[in-house]
Amino acid sequence: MPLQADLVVRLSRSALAEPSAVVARALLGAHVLSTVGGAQVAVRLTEVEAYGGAADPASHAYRGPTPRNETMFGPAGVLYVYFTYGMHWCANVVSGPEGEASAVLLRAGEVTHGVEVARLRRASAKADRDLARGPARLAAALGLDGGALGIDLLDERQPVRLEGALGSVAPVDVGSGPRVGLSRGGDTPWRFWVRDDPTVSQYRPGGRNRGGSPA
DNA sequence: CGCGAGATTGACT
DNA sequence: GTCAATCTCGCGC
Repeated sequence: MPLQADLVVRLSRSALAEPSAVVARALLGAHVLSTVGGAQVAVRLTEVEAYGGAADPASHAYRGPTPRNETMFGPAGVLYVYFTYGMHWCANVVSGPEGEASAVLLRAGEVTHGVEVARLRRASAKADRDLARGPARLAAALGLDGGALGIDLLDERQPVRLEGALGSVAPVDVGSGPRVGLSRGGDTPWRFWVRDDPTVSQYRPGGRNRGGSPA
């Protein structure tokens, strides 16, 4: 049964196997629960981005499978974690049919459980709303790193899980716009967020100059 | 408060 | 060698 924008759907592998833009939107309001490191931290997703496979120049899977991105080519509902900028981890939920390599980047959320632990992991955060506001911050708050790569988020026995329903945020409350931080492919409105939610990361127009280029 | 640049490692060309 | 789905700090207004 296809996901519909105005219908709440049970979280299932087949539902997550739909196109990443559909899944991304539907994931808003769902929870990511982590017991990594023994402590329990939960985040309610408030901002996500969809990434396609071979047809999306902004996707890690654009140039085909590599050791780094092979998880994206697997079944939906699996965690794809990658390391970037020499210091940050970012977390994605693999979506789409197996072999298509689409995924949903978890950009921001509200910490609903384990705030104390999240504060320890994100000591630089001044306010609680900043604990998981931004993809690397969200991963840090949940304690996610390379060790979480490949975890099946639908397996109750795993230390990281997806819970809640798909499509739980009403369409009226969902905003959309261009993706963030990309040099290419930033034109597609594949970023989705919960309107008026304080934990949504601040939008910065793409194409920031990178330092070092002489005038 | 807003903008600009550095940090720091690994993956890919 | 270059660039990366980012974050934070510091400076200038």
